[in-house]
Amino acid sequence: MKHQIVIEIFSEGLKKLAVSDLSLLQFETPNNPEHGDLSTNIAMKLAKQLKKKPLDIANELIQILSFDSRQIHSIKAINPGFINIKFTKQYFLDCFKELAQKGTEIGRLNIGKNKKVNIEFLSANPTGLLHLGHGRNAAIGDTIANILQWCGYQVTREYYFNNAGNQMNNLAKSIYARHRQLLGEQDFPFPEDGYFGDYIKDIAQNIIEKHKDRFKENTAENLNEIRKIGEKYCFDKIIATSKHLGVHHDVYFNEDSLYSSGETQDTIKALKEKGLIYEKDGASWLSYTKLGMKEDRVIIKSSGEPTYRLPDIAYHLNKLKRGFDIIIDVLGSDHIASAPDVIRAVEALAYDSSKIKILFYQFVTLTEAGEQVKMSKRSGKSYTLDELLEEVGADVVRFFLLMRASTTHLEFDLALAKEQSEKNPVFYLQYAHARICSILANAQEKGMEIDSKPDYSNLQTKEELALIKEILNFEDKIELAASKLETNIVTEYLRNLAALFHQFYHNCRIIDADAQLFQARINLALTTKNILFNGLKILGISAPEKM
RNA sequence: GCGCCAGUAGCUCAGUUGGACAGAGCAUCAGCCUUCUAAGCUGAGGGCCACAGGUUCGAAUCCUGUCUGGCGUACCA
Repeated sequence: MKHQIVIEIFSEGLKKLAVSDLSLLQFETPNNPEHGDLSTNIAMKLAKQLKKKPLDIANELIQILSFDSRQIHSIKAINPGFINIKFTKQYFLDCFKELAQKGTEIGRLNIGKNKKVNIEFLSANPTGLLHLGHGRNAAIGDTIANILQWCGYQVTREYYFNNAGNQMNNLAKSIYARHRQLLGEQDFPFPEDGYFGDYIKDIAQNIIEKHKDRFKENTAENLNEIRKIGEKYCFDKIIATSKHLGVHHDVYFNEDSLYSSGETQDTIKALKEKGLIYEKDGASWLSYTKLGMKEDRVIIKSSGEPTYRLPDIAYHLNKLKRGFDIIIDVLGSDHIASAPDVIRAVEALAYDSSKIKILFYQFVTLTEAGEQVKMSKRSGKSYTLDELLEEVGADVVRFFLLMRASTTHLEFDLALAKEQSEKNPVFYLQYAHARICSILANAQEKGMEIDSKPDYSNLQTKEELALIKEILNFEDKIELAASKLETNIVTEYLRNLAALFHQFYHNCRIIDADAQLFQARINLALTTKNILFNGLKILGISAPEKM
């Protein structure tokens, strides 16, 4: 809650103290409830400037504040200079009443003001199947997109891929080798740095079933056909897995289009015009030292092929030219070092790099009963994302991937994920939702009508009030999640909300309360349900009505 | 070596951008179902916030150094 009235009261008071700079004025919710509902440290911050003791300033300030005692119960100054504000119960009830009226639209914001956001995530090349690391990328990207949409941004979800180059040739060679092996030459050599996963054998098997030995000859043409088949197989699987995880993209952007459109050429040209390109050892170098960085980097290899930097820079220019106000890249921590290469180059070409935000996430480790499970693509002994989704379900996978801050390593506990019981945190939220649905169904069955404008002053218990206060925080939490691009703010909030609901449920009867109280409580439950539903929807997790 | 991220209860993690006695889940122990879903609730124990300095009214949070783990340090992407 923004508590606008408090800001106004204090702004007035500070003016009377001849303090004009209001930027220091901040409020926070104390973690100790004895310190009230809201507190400010403004007196401490003004101490130096006014050359007075903080507590004296605080006392002076609260003397001249004027406020409505129907809304504010008390404003007190306390050692060493905090000012604590306590609202009346009526104030919270009024705020709640207003918020509850939003119904199923509760929590929706318009801070985005239709600004255009491009969020690029997943972006796995079609050389293999997705694993848990991709899952974290996809879950974060999709959920951040949901949050921003919910906040009124116009969001485009983009997938950037490369279906040319070394990696793809490697895929083709790997499939080719397996297919020769399957055709009877068991000792046909497998490329040393090839893809060892079982899916390569599946692709080879498919080829033989469909085409027999048509591609047996080791020709460039056949290898190209095999490459195409492999690419399609991988892409189909990737998209199917994404869908299973509840993830979709609006735009699939092929790196190759940057070459055919001439954008990579334009980029090189522009960099040359800025005097940032020079030749050395047969390669073209980008002079990052001129841009304040430590080392220059190759941008076109001596073979004539560009390094990843060129298309990456061109791609970001492309996104900027498409008119997005905010461009978000969701990247694994292994890209941290190379990201500035793109940013600096974009700046050098006089584009606004502040529009680009890079969301890095740390790696995922998969553990089972304390033991780490390998999931590398190369070893072949990997746990694919698909297998995981099959085994524990999309809701659990998504929740586990979203419940940690992106800056921390995520430990995915397979044993806990498999647990279909109260130990599993995702069920806790869903259970609260299902419980409320059940109460609503019972009330309906008994023919009880719900009055959407009840008298909330019937709500008296501490459980009711605690639940109401947390409900009032929903919009702030969504806004915070949107500004920090962190999904765990939402999961944490919903967990806490669910806990407060369960406590309310245990201490306050709803259906057998008397008529007035029933109306107030059923509306409180209904509003909680709306938030749980919207929150879970933002997370891309189902909100079951029965469990 | 250098850069980035992390180090908080036995385990997994929060910690409101510097606030007032450091929180939650799991695990452990003790309670609560003839009443709207017990996938729930109540209570207990468990901490030198890696370590050492510094900045200030005030530090888990900011600065410096040390230690530990992860990632990176390409004419791979």
